[in-house]
Amino acid sequence: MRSKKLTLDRFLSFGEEDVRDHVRQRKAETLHESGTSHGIGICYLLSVTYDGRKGRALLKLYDPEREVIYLWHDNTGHKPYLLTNLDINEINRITEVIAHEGLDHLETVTKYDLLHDREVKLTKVVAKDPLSIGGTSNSLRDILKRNKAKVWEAKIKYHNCYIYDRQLIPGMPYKIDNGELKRLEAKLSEELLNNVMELWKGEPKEEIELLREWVELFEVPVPDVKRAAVDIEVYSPVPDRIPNPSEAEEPVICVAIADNRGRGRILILRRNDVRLGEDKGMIPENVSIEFYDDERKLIGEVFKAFYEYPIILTFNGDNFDLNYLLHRALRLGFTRDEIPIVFSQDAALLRTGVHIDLYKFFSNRSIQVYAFSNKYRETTLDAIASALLGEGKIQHEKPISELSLYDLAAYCYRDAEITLKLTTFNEGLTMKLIFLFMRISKMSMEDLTRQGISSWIKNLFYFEHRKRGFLIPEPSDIRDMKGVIATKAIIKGKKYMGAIVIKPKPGVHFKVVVLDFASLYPSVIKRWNLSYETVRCPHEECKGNLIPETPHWVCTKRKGLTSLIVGLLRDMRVKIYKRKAKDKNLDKTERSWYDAVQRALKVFINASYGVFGSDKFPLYCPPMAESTTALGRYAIKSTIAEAEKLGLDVIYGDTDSLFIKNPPEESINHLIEWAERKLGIDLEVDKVYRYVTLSDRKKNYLGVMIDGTIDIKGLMGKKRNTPEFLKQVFMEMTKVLSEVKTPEDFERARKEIQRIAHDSYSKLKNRSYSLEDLAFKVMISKPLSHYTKNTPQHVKAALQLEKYGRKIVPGDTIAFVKVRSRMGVKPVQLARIDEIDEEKYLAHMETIFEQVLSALNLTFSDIIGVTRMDSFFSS
DNA sequence: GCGGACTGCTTACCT
DNA sequence: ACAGGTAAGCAGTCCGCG
Repeated sequence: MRSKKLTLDRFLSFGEEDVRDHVRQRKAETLHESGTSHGIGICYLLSVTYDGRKGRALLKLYDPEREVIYLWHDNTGHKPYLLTNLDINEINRITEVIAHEGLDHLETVTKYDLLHDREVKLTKVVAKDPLSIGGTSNSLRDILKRNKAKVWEAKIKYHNCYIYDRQLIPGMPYKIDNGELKRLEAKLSEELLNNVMELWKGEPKEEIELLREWVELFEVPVPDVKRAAVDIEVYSPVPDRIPNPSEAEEPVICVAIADNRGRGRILILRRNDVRLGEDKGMIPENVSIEFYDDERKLIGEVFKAFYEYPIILTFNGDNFDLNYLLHRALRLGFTRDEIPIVFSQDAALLRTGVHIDLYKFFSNRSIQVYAFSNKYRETTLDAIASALLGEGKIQHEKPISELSLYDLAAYCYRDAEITLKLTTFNEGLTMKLIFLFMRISKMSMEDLTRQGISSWIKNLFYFEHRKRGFLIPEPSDIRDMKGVIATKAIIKGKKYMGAIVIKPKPGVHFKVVVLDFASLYPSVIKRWNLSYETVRCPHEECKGNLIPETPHWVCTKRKGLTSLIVGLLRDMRVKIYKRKAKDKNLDKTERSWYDAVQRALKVFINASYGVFGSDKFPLYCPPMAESTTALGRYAIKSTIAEAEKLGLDVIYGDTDSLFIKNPPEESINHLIEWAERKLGIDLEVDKVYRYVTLSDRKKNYLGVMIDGTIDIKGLMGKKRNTPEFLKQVFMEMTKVLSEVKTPEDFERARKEIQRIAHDSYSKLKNRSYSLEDLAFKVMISKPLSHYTKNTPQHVKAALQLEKYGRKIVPGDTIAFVKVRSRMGVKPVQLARIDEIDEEKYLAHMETIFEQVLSALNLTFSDIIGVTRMDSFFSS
């Protein structure tokens, strides 16, 4: 087969490259071109994996000039290992270890134990392969544990261990010099360095040193990696049934490939009984359409394309597309070596390139919330693309298997196209973010795009431990010393107390200034030196340095590692990159890059406190998390006290914010200065409202900014499960409110709102809304059988759907309407318009209006002129 | 046997 | 597979009531 020729050997011809010039990329002049010009030019490190056949670490490097991936095997003799407290003599007495086939050798090493603040001598047990360390029942890790030894760093994946030990930074440029892998040092401009040093004047030396290293990660540009998105369609004899990838019984009938170099291909399998279709309709003109009679040939051609692209993008390719192609190929008689896909755990990986499953990346909560500001609410391709690109999937009436070939092609291509666009829109924001996350977390592209923020932060901290020779503690080491929790959570089932929310003063408040602490928790972690080793440190003399409202103390002798790193990330974002992202002296491309940088930092900063309160996090440290929130409460409480001393009217506040009504400017400045002086944290003006309407409900308000922008928090009209017609009504109402400038304007607004409410009310009465408009859309969060305590309405609806053969899985959204029957609800698919329970809808309408109106001193019945009871009797 | 008060479950939001 | 705090609606239970 042709594809066989294209496999590994082509990519292994590394180091025998001709002498060539180094690449000059966009902005690549910042890269220092040192050393000889032997070997290849600038290459970006995309990934580190372990090659089991060769028993060595394997790196994937991207050459931006030739647009290919190079594979490079470790040639330093690095091996997997673990650390143990037994000395070499003691280990020599354990025959199981000595006789272990995988044992390479033993050596004594010195590490720094942060928890006890002392040096320790440990034995490094070096193995020939990662499996001998851990993962089998007879691993060195388990044998040592059975012999009462303590072991450390034995659960770290080997490829990550390799990254830490060699201090590799995925996403950064490297070169191969005489067969050796070398970092390409970036030369930062004098001007930049001077600016940065000026900003960090007076900060500790170790922070400045770290800063120099980190700035580089955010100045070196990222390449526009050549990549293609792939989508496949599979025949299904039963409409709506998703074919099972591990069986791969049915043929692949269409594959679309869309790349970022302007090429598009659609590979279609001809089927006797399926017509071609009238015209090419929605297929873009420059896309080539290729017909195949033989499925095997089609798949072979797809595999060939896989080798042409350094990065393959899919949406759910791990679970479906690539998984299906792999198993289908095996079924059609391909050998494993002829297939470029290898399956490991939950991921479909490529032998030579990198496969990014964008479904996993965009499902990452931190990405969804912090990087894309919650713009998409559901993690389907259609929902994400519609929200971010303004363009969704092609809707089709008939099942996939019944579409004409052209219709199928168009549908399939669109999916590939929007999948690609998810990485190219907004000047390639997504790829920039992925590279930045790799550089910050030190993770491979494959791992990074598949794992969550907790894993990213774990990796980042492990890397920094190794850099400094610090022993990476076992979770139990931390828990044994610091499992103490002193506060009680307000919410049942939570571990410790969190933030406070100030009771809102109901009413309409004009000219409201909102002050907030710029990333409060990270600031607290920096300012009070919080870290897993510094909170409840082992020194007697630190025990007087108490955290308010807790019995915990903080170290006064040592700078905490997490305090240092979290503080630095926060400061870099606030002092450098948020400013650069808005700097008018920079051009658009540069600003967009710095915006990506500040967003990437935001993702890490926002999660940096939470992970320490999560027992799944390997550096879990409850007193550290508890101290963070305690100090957060202390900060906001003391600031409110000071504000009131200044005679300011604090009308609301939540966690890190204060809403102040009509304050004199000098008082605000005074307060900001006070926070800096007394607390050592930045308080800033976040926003100014023309007016805010508050009810007695916390986390619920509507504000109108000076420029008329509406800011709505928590109100029902905004919630995604609210029926569409109520959202519409709510939007109309808020639009009216946004036009209010003075208290007098409210009179007009009240009339407008009255009209809106009336309209909607009569439309409801006349059944002019469609079932779709009336549907509540609620997510199913777990398998239906797990709802054992009670049966919520959306589950009732889902159960009815199941009776009709629909499979319901976690993550599905159920659309249901409220009806006048025993069950009370029906899925939209099964309901009729005449059976809806309008009383229930009226009650919902009332809530929506009431939430906004109560602040205006109005009630729903004032507006509608009729109460719910009236309507009950008259209908 | 019924209704209101209550608790608990679930979802979606806020910081 | 980052945290805790809040709102809302409903399900289910308890308790009193001639």
